[in-house]
Amino acid sequence: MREANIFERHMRRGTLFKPRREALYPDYLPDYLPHRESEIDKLAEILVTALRDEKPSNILIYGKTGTGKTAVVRYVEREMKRAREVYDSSVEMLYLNCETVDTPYSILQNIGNYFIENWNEKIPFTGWPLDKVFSVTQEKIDIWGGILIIVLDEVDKLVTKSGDDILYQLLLLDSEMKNANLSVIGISNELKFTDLLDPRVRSRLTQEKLIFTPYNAYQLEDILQERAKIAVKDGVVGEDVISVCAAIAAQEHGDARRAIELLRISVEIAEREGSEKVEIRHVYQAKNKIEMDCVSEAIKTLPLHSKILLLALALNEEAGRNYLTTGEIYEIYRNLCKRIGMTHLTQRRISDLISEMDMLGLINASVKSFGRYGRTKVVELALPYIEVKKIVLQDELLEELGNVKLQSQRKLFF
DNA sequence: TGTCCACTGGAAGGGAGGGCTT
DNA sequence: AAGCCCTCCCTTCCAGTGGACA
Repeated sequence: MREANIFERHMRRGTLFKPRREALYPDYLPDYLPHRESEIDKLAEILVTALRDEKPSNILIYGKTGTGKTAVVRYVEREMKRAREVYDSSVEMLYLNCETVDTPYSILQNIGNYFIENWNEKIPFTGWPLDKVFSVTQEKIDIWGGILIIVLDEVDKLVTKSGDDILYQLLLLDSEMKNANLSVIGISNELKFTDLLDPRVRSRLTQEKLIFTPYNAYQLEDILQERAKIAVKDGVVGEDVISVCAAIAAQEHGDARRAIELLRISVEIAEREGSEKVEIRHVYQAKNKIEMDCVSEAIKTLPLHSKILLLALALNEEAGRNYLTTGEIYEIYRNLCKRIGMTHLTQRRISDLISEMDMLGLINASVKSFGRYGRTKVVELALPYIEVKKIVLQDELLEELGNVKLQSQRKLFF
């Protein structure tokens, strides 16, 4: 029987999610954050001075990915906005993610524009001298005259990219204002990034430090229970499934984001299969899917020359050999470049690309000496060659290499 | 013990591209 | 618009190296 439309069969299958499936997405902010009560309290203790219209200390928050840093800060931000109505204080919290807002100009521009309502007066994306953006921003905050708390998420990325200039400017902005005050909350994955800061900036930025430790498996279970209750229909996810998700994420340094993602994808796989319940095998399928997606994304975003190197290694394994030396890879690589009419890079550069891919975990490279026959890197793929070849050949420019085989160590066969 | 291979990996610098500044 | 500056990607040059072999 012909279906009414292409969606009908899938609609009939129904869903395992409740309408609020967003509770299993990374940017969801729940009403309750299990096992972060003390961190929330500590932050509230520091920031409460803002509700009394006094400037709170600057804070630096450390912790690995998925330890709830951003969630806690956003949670406190939401509570702060509620509380300021009660106590009638003029405090603003402005959240900026330094992954996207990553230059001194864009940070000052974002802050300034937050206080400029008229569209004609807004500071443009580019074009103004930095000191003009600085003075306009300063003027606007000062006219407003309250306590401004700037949250710089992933501040380590900002510092490694543009140095500590902007942090210095923010501290300067605070000291040059007459009516308003400005505090900074920096959030960082990297404990060591303060080494890059000027000592004066470091001491002022880290007046208060908060360290978020990774969640253990039991804590992750509680978090997953909480989210599953909101997002998934009752009885779909059993305790065993939650335990496995938590255990897997706990092994990978207690990343709650990963645990939640794992649960969501497990439910999606079960749903697509038409299953009424999530089973443990769905979790392992989800784990494989996430890992493969991750690797495939890493390979797809590689520069073209690195992809050709991976192809050289894949062809080598396909021909039954398991490793290559730098010189051998370089020969195959040059032949592949010639084949697609591309100019090849120097061996020195290739040596660096090999080291980069080694760091990414896509290949294993180690320096080995063959005595009289020289000293070189020995390289092999860290992943199944069939997968690597498939992903690499998805690149439009490399498609035509699909039928290439390796004849001998260095000769290609078409 | 010295030689020598096949690189490794540091240093310096070129040039393209993009953003800031005037 | 033009100049300046920075970053990224890459090349060129070269001293240094572990260990088999004579």
